[in-house]
Amino acid sequence: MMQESATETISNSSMSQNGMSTLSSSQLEAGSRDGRSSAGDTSSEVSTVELLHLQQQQALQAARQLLLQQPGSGLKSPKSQDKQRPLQVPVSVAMMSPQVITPQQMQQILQQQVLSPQQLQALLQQQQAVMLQQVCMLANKNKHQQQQQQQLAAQQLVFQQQLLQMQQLQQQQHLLNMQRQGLLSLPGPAPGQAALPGQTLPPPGGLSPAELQQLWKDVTGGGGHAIEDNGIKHSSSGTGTGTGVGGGGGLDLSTNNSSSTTSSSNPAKASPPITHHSITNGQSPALNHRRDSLHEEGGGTHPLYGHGVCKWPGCETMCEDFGQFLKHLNSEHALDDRSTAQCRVQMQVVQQLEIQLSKERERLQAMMTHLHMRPSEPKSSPKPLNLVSSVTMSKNLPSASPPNLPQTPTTPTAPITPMAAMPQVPSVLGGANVPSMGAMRRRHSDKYSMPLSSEIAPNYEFYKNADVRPPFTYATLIRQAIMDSADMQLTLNEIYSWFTRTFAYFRRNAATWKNAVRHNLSLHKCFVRVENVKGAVWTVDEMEYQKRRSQKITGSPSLVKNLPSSLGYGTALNASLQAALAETSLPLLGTPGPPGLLGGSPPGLLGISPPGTLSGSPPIMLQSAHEELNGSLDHLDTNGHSSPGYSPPVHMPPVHVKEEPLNMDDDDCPMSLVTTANHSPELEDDRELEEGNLSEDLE
DNA sequence: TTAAATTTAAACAAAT
DNA sequence: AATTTGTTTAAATTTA
Repeated sequence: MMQESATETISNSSMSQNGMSTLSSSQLEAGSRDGRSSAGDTSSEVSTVELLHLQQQQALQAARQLLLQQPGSGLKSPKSQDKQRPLQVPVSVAMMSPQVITPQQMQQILQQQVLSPQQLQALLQQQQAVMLQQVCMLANKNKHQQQQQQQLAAQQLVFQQQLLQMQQLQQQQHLLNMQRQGLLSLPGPAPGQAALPGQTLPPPGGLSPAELQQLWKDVTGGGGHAIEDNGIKHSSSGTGTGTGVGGGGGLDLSTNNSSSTTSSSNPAKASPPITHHSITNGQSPALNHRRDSLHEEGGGTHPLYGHGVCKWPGCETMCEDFGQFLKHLNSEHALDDRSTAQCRVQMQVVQQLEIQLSKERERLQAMMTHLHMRPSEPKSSPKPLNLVSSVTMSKNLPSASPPNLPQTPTTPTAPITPMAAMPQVPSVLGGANVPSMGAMRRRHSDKYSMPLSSEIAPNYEFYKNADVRPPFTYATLIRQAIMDSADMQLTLNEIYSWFTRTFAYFRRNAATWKNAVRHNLSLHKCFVRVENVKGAVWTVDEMEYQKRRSQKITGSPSLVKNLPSSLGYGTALNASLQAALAETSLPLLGTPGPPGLLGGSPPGLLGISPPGTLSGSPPIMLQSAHEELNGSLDHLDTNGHSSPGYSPPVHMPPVHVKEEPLNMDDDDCPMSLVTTANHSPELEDDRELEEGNLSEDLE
């Protein structure tokens, strides 16, 4: 246990930097491995998916790179890190395993962003600085700045296009998801189809999908690596001009630059394949190859140059050759206010995409796990997950773990499916895993997400099968367990059962977590023991529970506000973006922050939601709204008689949820295997007592 | 840096 | 007598 914590330890202050470095070094392995595992399976059909992935990753990487670039000085990573890995390889590694952006990383990034707007700003500024540096370098090479011809208006337009692209991306993702679901599950008029219109859906801008994609590429390309670029190049429908960037004089600037800040990066770059090869368990060669080749090609390219066109956002100037491009770059995109502003915007775009991606990934992950692992096949399902987890978890549970563990690499269920997405699965796992080690609560846990259930719900299947520690505190989980029960009360043993049934993670080290459960039950006032004929059951004193929570939350009133406000999000975002355009300052940041907080799961401020879909209310919003509803409903449900007028204190936290028929399902189904002890026939009706208590409490 | 939360571990007592 | 349940205390970590 200690160990884990150590690895995680990140000084708060330097979080942004350390966090990143940490991630890259420690988790890349797992991540890359994961990524590969599934990637290989990709079938022809998935190719499109891959494409998308690549693109996304491009964006992500760009973001990541930027993040990594921060104060090189900040690189000092936690002790544990140092020991475990040589580190310093962040950038290169990152490049090497484009596929895999560990969800964890994402989360961290998100967290950072979410955490403090200030940090964010600082970050942005830093990034900006870096980008500017790049610009400067180029400029210096040739001449001095020249006149700025382009107008902001144009830039804005471009940016908007980018936005649209983002939306497009989202739509596509959705589409894919839907398709998958459709394929796997049932045809019929799935709800998703409504959203499908994405295809036909002509973005407001009226750009063709192809165009959008191109634009998108451009956007991402701007911040991305050469590597990625190539990847896209490759996959991209090669719009006309030969991709032939002919390896001009190695302008690795892109990579170099980015890494420039981190001095160590260069060396790392030299030995790319090796590392990641070794890392990967040889899952999908395809991707690897691709990557490798990309690396090689990287020589003469520039992230901002592709298809004979300058990819600077908003600039599509044709450049015959690389030299020309460089000239153009120096002259048109010299260091000036405009470029700076564009950089900022780009950064924001990337960030948002990043967040969105993480969100989508998570969702996909959940979907996949649901669809594939579902079959309640006792073993098959858990394995894959385990592996991943084992990698990280092992640290965690040194003692007891041995049994189930691992063994893993081999079959990682990779078999699971041909999904191109697979990489995500692991990644997600990694995400959940790694971060949570020592103290599970960490990230959002209950603090931000009121309705835990809603948090779990989406990943329900995931946690059920993945040996990943849920990011919730014991108290939260216990409460959830009790809330899920029909009578709002459970015996200790039933609680245990719920844990094992609901989380694969708790199928191990029983002694440890059971002790913790008991400890929590006794410790927290919110858990009330009610004597029963047969024994005793535990109930939740919602008041107490909320009290605690509210205390924390009240600390930052914003949280409370956020929920409601979130409704206006969809538009808000656009507005903010526009503002950004206008101001190019940091308005956007404002928006991202809150949302993250809001939903615990960084639902993503990317509420950009597919225009096509609903009333434009982003899924996220829906979610939050949904949650709220659930909460309120719950309230009612729980107390049949409930209190109409009773308005619980202030934020009447959406009490909780019962919403999950899912849970019910679980009970019925599969997990029985694991459960075993589940059905304790306690038919007693002592609930009356309970209800009495509850009602009182609730008031 | 401090304080509050959480997680783990462990000792013990009471109830089964 | 062996477990299971509950309570407590304490230490280590994380987060604010």
